[in-house]
Amino acid sequence: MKKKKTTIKDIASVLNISAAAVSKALHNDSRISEKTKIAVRQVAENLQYQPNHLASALRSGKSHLVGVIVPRTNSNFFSSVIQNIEEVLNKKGYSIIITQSNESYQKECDSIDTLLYTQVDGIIASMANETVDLSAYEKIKSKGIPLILFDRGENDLNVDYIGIDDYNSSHLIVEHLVENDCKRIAHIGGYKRTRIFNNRIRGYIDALKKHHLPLDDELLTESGLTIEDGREKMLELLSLDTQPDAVYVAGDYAALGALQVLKEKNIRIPEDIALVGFGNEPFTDMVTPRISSVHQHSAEIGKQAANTFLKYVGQDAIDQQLNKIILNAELIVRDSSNKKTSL
Amino acid sequence: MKKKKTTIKDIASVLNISAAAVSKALHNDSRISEKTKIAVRQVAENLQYQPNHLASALRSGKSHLVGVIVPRTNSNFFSSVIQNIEEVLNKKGYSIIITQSNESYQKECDSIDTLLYTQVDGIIASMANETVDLSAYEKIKSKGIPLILFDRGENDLNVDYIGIDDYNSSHLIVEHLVENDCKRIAHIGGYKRTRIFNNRIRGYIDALKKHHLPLDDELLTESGLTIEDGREKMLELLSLDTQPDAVYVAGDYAALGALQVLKEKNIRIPEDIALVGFGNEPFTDMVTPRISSVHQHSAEIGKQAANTFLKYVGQDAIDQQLNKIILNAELIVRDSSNKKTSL
DNA sequence: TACATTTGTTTAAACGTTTAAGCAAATATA
DNA sequence: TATATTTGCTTAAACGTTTAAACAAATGTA
Repeated sequence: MKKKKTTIKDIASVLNISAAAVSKALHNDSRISEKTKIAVRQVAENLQYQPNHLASALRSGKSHLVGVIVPRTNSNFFSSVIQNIEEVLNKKGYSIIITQSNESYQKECDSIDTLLYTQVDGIIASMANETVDLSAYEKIKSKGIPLILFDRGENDLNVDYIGIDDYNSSHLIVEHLVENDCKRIAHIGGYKRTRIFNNRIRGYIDALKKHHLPLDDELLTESGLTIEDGREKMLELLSLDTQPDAVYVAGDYAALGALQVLKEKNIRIPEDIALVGFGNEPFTDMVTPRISSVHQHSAEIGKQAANTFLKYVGQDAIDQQLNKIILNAELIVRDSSNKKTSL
Repeated sequence: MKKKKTTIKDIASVLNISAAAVSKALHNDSRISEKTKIAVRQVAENLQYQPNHLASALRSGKSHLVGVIVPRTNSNFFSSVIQNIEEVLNKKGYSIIITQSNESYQKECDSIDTLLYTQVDGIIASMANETVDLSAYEKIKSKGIPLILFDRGENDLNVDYIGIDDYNSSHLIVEHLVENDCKRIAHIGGYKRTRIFNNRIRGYIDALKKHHLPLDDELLTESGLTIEDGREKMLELLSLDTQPDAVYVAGDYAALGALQVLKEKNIRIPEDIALVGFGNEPFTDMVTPRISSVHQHSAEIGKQAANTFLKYVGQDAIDQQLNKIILNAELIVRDSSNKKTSL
């Protein structure tokens, strides 16, 4: 019953050559004759030889495994990024190990330990909301393996980063709302300690200034951007003495919560209050009214992240710098903020 | 710059004992004195020793890696299953490698090869829609590593399977629709060659018979269950001489497509046509009207799949049988099919 | 006291590769 | 022809563990 696996030695003994020759033949070494190579490939085929990854990884010091850490996989953004990372890396002979932090710092640390223990050749990560202590990530760097961050990054780590221009996205949104005659624009933002949300907030503030709109403290809130957070913050905004006429939400799930509240209160969207989300999750195009949102080029981010990792392979001294690739995000205008066509 | 990793030998030489003793101490072998164990642990800590997974995996023949193959990760069902698999397995010292088949048979074969090459200790998979040829899966079995299927399975492989009772779910749905005075129930189904969809179709047919409802060929369709498929099939149903008064769609994405068409045509839901989906994707609760759907107990499926794998660890002769764990699904009734409260 | 058992360790081989170094034969160079 | 270079392979060590076998010392047994 016990299946004996064919090894390089089995092939060698069939052909009466050394195991080393077989190894080289399989790697198409120039010092092996074409005749031998053909014979080796033939026998390998016959014996259903499957190289043992562990052995070669151990010997060569390269596992050909890349760890990917994301807050969760069930958002369209992350799953699309992952899919593209995988696509690019598979072509180069790498497999990826995906772990989810569930936005928990502790789980993130565990993931990092697991990945290091598994001897991955690199780690591509998007940080958990909770994470402020960077020591776990410093540990990755200290092991000398490349660390690539995307979406949720941190300048202080001085590594490669791929993301979108959050600051500018806020400008796009505010400009769009201004064009739709909105005069009092609120922002349901993420926590300022997370860089991307901070950038969105800064962009929101600067864009308001640029358009000479009132910058009112009560119009600017921070939260974890869950559906429930969206509902709560929207209710708060509605209870103000002067309600906003537009709400820019820094995440689609929270935008959905806000939308639910508006519908429950029979507030017309976008006529009474215009709504814009962020992330372009598929459901923004499915609900009524459809929610305007920002497309983050997830596919492109995934590809760039993978390619950035590949840049480092073969390099023995990894010397990473803060190197940011910032993609332009795209505002997808839908019913929830488009007064012009909806009238 | 080059980081030299601490090995078991480094610890050994510090303490002037053999590497074997260190290994045993770290594994809490009963033949090592408590004194030595403490010393070893201390030095390991000081030198920041991280065991080399590759080496131990190679030597012991156990990689402590489990492969997971899913059609895609960006559905709530699969990502929840994965999350629970990971949770259970991590606790037992296993990491998971996730690969997506994208419903493609070719990609699935590649994934299997990659996983086998990576020397995973087991594979947990949900088959691609396209897959009919089982040889790639037979290959897994022939390597003597456990194969656990969930959701999309196949009896002929004679391995463990975890899924919900699709046949009975159809009964639940039809009964619910009958209770809501529906007399002409259509089914937008998946491809019959996929077992779960076949079961849903059989359940639909038998339930109709049971309630003495007309079983009309034109009311029963097959497709890939994408949003677009849902739209298309719904349009077909609407063009019939006698339209249905209820539509049971075997997947939520297709149900969403159907919903869009109904809304575009100003057909009242559920009064004119009641709608039920399958999978309980989060968006079913977000759209208007909210779509009734079947909750598949993804978390439970994930846990059971992981535990089923764990059952096999330590066993040297893996002898798998067709062993099905069938969970009861739950119908979540929402606006799209609930005439009673919506009136 | 003599022998058996237990305790705590060492030795050495093994897992399946890769790769540096070596070497003989074939071919090129002068 | 003598020497240098290239070609095609072999040898042997290494990667960092685990583990079977061996063994010395300590302890127990009769």
